[in-house]
Amino acid sequence: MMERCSNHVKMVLMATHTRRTERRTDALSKERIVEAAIEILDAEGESALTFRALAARLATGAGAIYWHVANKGELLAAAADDVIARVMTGVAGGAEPRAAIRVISSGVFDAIDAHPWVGTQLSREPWQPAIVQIFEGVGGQLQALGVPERAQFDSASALVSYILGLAAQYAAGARLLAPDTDRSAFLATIAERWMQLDPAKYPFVHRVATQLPEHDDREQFLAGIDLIVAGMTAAR
Amino acid sequence: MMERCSNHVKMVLMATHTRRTERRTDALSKERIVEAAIEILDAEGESALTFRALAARLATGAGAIYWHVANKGELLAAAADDVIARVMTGVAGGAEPRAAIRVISSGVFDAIDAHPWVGTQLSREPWQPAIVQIFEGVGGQLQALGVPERAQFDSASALVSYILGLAAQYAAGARLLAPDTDRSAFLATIAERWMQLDPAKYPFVHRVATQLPEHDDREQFLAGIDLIVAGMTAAR
DNA sequence: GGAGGTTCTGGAACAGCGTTCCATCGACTC
DNA sequence: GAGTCGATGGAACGCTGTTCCAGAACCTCC
Repeated sequence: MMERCSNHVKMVLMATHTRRTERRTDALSKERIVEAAIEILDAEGESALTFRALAARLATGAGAIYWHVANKGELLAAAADDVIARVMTGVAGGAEPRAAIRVISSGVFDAIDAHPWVGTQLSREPWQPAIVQIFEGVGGQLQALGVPERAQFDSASALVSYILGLAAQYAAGARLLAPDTDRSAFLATIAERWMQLDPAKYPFVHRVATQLPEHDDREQFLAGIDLIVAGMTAAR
Repeated sequence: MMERCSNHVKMVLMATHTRRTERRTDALSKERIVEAAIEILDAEGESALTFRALAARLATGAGAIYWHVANKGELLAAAADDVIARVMTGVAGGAEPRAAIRVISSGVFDAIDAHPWVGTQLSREPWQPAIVQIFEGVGGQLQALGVPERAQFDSASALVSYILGLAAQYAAGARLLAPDTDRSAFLATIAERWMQLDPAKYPFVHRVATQLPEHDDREQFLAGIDLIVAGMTAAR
């Protein structure tokens, strides 16, 4: 048969053989591969995740990895899904909806803060499982928030788009930020560049440039969430 | 000297030599390169833009391009800036702020709709000129909207993050969408996949799945803008 | 109008990537 | 033991962004 991997095929194979007895204790598996990928991503950044580096860390060859994972996109999606799933299970139910949305949002933010590559991945493939999890998490609160049925789809989409947008922004910042320099110095550089723009063409940018270095990303992110939630309940 | 390109160095050189007289009518220039890049991106998509393809179209070598452009990132940023600049100059001033924000937003949406690669690029590098233009465009309306001084930075950031998030989402959709299939069929596929999720774990996703194929991206995007603007004016 | 320097060109070469291919291994069934 | 088949690992392929450099095109000054 020699079929190359796809989850569906794998499932069928496992089903016919009653149950997979693990062949060796050090056997490769999608879980072990994803785990190793996350370790590389966290330790050395997005650009360090190559199939060669991954193979070296797992003491195997690139071909073996492709038996378990279809391609790099699937690997990254699985890694991001893994991180987001941990965030979403950490969110307990039963809270007041406004608070629940804040908890989910800040959980996602903190996850991206800790693993910037997740931000890149989320904005690269919007229909991956990780996004659906977030969509469900915030969408499930809207009924309790009093958002009319007809507006719930648009509202949840707006929240998710906002989260995605910030995810991309933050991840991009982390990508070009040297690992040792701190963020406020980096933002000061951006602010300086803003100051050098033509004040006639960019009056607003000039006005807020001073606020850029001293602002708190996390607070600004949550302020945006509050803004959108306020809009949802106001436009009753 | 043989200095390799950077805008700053170029400027200095030009200044010392009073004025560059164009050497040949078919001379290479950053403008011509960006123009050719946009043509390739529009006609064949993001993956078709390679330095080899670009060199072939310009009937030159890859090395010549690098004299005018530092790297591929700068090329993409310049291309996106070009498109967004056309959008922003098309927006006349003097309108009611709420309407002006809608005009800017839908202008950006339409640009990404026509050039999906712009969406990818905007979310990849959030501090590029194109983003600053959008930031200025929406931020400049907030004073007239009555948003308090202290909240303007957060509000403008929220709007831009939202626009970026949707840009990424839409561009990713266009990326994996075969050029001939239509969008509604594609969305129907996604909706089907949503339907197959566990209804106990994903009740909200199930509920809105039916709305997915028939929804209008542009309208949903503008609904999100209205939501955020409503939030800004409500939280007075 | 040539000399000499600078700007710019084009193509070869390099290192590294994702992916494919395939000989081979290990475990299980007959 | 022979045969089957999931699984392995490493070589090889085609492509990428980028660098390098010999030399053409051009400008300036004598």
